[in-house]
Amino acid sequence: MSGTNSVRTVSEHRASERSGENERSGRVETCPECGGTVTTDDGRGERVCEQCGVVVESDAIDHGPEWRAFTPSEKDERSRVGSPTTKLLHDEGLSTSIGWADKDASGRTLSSSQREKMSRLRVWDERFRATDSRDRNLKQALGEIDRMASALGLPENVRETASVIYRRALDEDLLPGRSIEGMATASLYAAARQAGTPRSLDEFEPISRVRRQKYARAYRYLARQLELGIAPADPAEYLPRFVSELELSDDLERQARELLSAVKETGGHSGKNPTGLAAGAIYAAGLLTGDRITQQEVAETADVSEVTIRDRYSELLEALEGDQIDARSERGGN
DNA sequence: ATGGTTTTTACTGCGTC
DNA sequence: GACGCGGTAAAAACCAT
Repeated sequence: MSGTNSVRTVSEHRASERSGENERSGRVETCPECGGTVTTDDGRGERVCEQCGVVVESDAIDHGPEWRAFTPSEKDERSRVGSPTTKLLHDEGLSTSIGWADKDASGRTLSSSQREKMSRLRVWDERFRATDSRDRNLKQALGEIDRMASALGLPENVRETASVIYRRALDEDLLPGRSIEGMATASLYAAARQAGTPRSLDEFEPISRVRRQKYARAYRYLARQLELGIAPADPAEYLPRFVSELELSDDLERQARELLSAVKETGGHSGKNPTGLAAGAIYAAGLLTGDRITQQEVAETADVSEVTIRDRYSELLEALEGDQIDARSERGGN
C-alpha cells in the first residue's frame, strides 16, 4: 500500500482530485445502511458512506509509512512519526491500560516489590500513550499536508518544510484548541511561501477541509509564535506560474518583473494584494510586448477581479514612466 | 466593535472589429 | 452586435486597534 501510494505522481493526484474521486485504495463497497457507495477517506483512515455518512470501518487503511525517505537522516526523522507497521507491535497500535488497583489477576494484593514494579510500568504506559496520540496527530496532519500539496502541485521540499513547521508547532504545544486540519493547512501555506513558491490563501479554500478564516488565523498565530519571520509575499514569485498557465513568453515575464521592481521602488506596492500586482504586471507587460492578453484571462488565472487588474496595471505603468524619467534626469537635465 | 483601506460586484458607456 | 476596456458606486472583505 505504502509503495503504490508514495509512487503516485503529482499529475495522477491532480487528476483524481479534479474528477472528485478519492478511492485510492480501489476497494468498492456498498453501505450496509442505505446501499450507497462507500468511499475511503484516506486522511482519516475511515471508510465512509457517501450517502448517509455512516463510518463503515475506521482505521482500515493507511498502515504504511506516509512518505518515502531519501536519506538516512530522513528515515530517522520519519520513523519517529508513528508506528505504521502495526502487526509488529504487540498491541497492533491499540492503547494499553494497566489497572490501578494493586491486585493480581485473582484479586490478591501484591507484594510491595510487585506494587513498585507495577507503578513504574504505569508511568511508562502513560508516557507511551502520550507519544502515541502525538504520533497519531502528526500522522494525520502530515497526511493532510501531503494531500493538499499534491492538489496544489507543490514539490517535495515544500512538504518537508511544512512537516517541520507542523512538528515545531506540536513541540511547542500550539495545537490545543486548534484543529489539526487548520494547522496543517497553515503549515503548508507557510512552507510554500518560505520556499518562494507561494500559493494564495484563496487557493487553499477548495482544498482544505477547513474554512479560510480558520487556517488564516492559524497561520498568523503560527507565524507569530514560531517567529517564522516570513516577509510579505513578493508578487514576482507568482509570475512564473501565471505566465506558464497563460502560455506567455519569457520575454513578457521579464517585462513584468521590471514593472514590479519599478513599482517597488516607488513603494506603491505595499498593502496591495500580491497576486493582484502580479496580474496587473502581466497585463501591462502584455501591452508593452504587444501580446494580446485580455484582462479577463489574467483575472481568471490569477484569481483577482478585472477591476483590480485595471487599477494595478495603470499604477505599474506610471511607476515605470517615473522610473524612466528618473533615469533620464540622472543622465543630466530635466 | 470600529474605522480605514483594499477588493469585488454590478452596471455603465465608448470604441473597434 | 459582440467584445474588450475604462470608470464608478456600493458592498464585502480584510486588518489593526
